[in-house]
Amino acid sequence: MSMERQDLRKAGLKVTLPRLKVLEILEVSDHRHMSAEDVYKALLDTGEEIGLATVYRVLTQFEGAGLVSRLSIDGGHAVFELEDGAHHDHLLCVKCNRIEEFMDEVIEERQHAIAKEKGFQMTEHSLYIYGICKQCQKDNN
Amino acid sequence: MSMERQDLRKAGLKVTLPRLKVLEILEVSDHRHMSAEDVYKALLDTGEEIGLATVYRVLTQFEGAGLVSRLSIDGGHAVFELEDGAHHDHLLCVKCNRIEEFMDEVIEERQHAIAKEKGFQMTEHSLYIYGICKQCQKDNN
DNA sequence: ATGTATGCAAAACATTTGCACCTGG
DNA sequence: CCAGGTGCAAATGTTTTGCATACAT
Repeated sequence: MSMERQDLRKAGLKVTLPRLKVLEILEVSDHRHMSAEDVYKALLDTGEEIGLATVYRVLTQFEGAGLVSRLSIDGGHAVFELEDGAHHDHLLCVKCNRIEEFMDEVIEERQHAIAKEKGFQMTEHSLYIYGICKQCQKDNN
Repeated sequence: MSMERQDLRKAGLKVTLPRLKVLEILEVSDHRHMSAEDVYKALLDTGEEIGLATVYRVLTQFEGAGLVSRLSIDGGHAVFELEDGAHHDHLLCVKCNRIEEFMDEVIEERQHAIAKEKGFQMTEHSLYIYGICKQCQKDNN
């Protein structure tokens, strides 16, 4: 019994082929961050006949179950990543769309302090740093 | 000659009625943060016959001209605010959608430091803190 | 068996665009 | 006058949904 099956059961989700396959794609893909469309294409590449609507549904369920996190890049385009339990924020390359992760305790603390100052009971936060990655600076593209 | 006319000319934009009206709405509205739809409805309320497509075009031009900034809230919904030259980030109430602003030097510095560490030439960043505002905690809604 | 999940096509949503007409300078 | 701006409707891109069928337990 593979780990993935247990993950799904634990999440209260029936173990179905589309769910297993989507999970597998997320695990084996070279890219840690994938859009629903990316996952859909990857499934087609492996010969799976799974509808795009199902990919969206499955990813949304996975998000609810805490198996993946959804990032909202520049308004109107979401990408998903396998949840590893460790909170982190993202750096995005505006040229090649590479996504890197980071975590900074100082920023985390300041955010809590600011919410408190403003009388907000903080629920979450989203931080994206945009820039040109090392590779793209070198390639000058 | 009103201030708004000069703003538009300085931005290289012809002074047209739709542009003046949109700018006026942004200036006189109770809400500092408005979506294109909000602006459109406010225009209708004042009896102006301006198309939604034009509102989008005008707001996008204003953004390009530096007259307004566009915020991308939770992926797939943009709001605009008059640009006042002072950079700031946002706190959003998940209950009542109130938007508050803040600016934290420590966070700004850390972001630059992180980009540098990762070899990124930082172009911009977006930071949103979500939570429940003081009023909504009191009202318990 | 039976309640869920899936596939497909259509709907929804925010935003953009093509094009004929109108307007500001 | 004429480049640029506008209104309308249609197109866009992403995500969601309705419904009949298929599947997991």
